[in-house]
Amino acid sequence: MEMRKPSRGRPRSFDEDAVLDAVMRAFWEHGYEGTSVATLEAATGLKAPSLYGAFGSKEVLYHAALERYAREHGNVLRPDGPAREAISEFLYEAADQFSESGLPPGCMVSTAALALGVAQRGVATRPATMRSETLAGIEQRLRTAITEGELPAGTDAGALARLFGAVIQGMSVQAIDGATRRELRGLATAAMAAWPR
Amino acid sequence: MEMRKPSRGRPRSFDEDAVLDAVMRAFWEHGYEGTSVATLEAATGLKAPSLYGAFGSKEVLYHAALERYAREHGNVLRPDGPAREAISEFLYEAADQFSESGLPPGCMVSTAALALGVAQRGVATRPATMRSETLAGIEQRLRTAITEGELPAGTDAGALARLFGAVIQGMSVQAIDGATRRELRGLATAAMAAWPR
DNA sequence: TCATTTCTGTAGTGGTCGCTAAATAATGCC
DNA sequence: GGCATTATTTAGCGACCACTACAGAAATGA
Repeated sequence: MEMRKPSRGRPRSFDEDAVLDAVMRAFWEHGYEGTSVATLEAATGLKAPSLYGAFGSKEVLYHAALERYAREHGNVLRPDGPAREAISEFLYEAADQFSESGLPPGCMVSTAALALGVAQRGVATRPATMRSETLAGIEQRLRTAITEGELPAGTDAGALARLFGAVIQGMSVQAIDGATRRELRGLATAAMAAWPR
Repeated sequence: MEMRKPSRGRPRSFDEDAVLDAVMRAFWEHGYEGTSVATLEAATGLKAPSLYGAFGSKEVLYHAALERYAREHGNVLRPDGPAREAISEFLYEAADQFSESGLPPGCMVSTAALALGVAQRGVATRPATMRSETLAGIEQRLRTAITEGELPAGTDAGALARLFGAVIQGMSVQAIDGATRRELRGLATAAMAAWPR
């Protein structure tokens, strides 16, 4: 990681981690284009030059916020135990996380940067890559379950992974639209009925 | 609808329908905030005063584009026959529509206006309402299927409707991320396995 | 022909966008 | 204390935002 060298010069007047948390929430709630630097100033209490001095640009700030989101609020597929339980747990955790009070609804990655102006096209690639990595992770987990006999040999792991990924993405949309935790959990329950038997 | 009164005055130099189609595609691909009036000028070949004279503002133009999308590219649940076939057909049609070449990927409604700046908050309500109407339509169709005995009496129609809605929304996300028609159809197939038995 | 009506193009409006130069403030090193 | 270094504040940069006043152009009605 980065070294924290400077004991020389004027010290930072803010906690970089707390600032990044506020930035993350702003981007999470209003997206990349919907969050202006003025918004970030209001959310952090800092002025633009401090933000730029500490991070560099709105775009790297967004990427830093994305990484922080993945680290602090990201959901991971439990690698051990039956795949069915891992997926089920994954969906229920998503239902809970997407409806956590005190945080923006939905998922910062699942429904991020789906429509941007041409000038900001590049911003969308990182969230899109994260989504495809999630799909790939689910698919791999299902493939292992097939070779271990937990799933039938003919199971279409790719399609099933896309299904559970779509469920997560749809839960994010519906959470933003105001779905309750109870409703999202019910959705997760209904989705698990698609598990091959 | 609107009357076409004026035979007086200079006539329009453009086909309003063709212009609205171009506007719809621009908003569909780049979203509300990602589409500037300059973008719309380029997409339509018109100058701003013509657009404003014919429609009024960027926001009503967006709403007009949404209505056109629903009318021209919208997907409806077939009201007759078995509910299972209606839902299945609905999903496969979505898979095809979201991956139609020559049109922007994904659905203009399913993943629209999920993150906007505070000043544009109001723009999101119409797409959100359209999504909730779709969910309500699916749920009603499932309730009917329950009373007619096609589905078990204990079926949670609301949760199942949210599931199929989430599948549509997730297919839109994945189409935007580059999923092929074949992959989206496989997703639809996997989703139908959640149909209660 | 001429007045009226409506549309189009030019050329802007004030406001906000992301970003930064320059001055000032706060620290460590000598 | 003096100097180098780094951070913050003030003020403002050019570019773009959605939108529009105004003048000219193109139609109809008299």
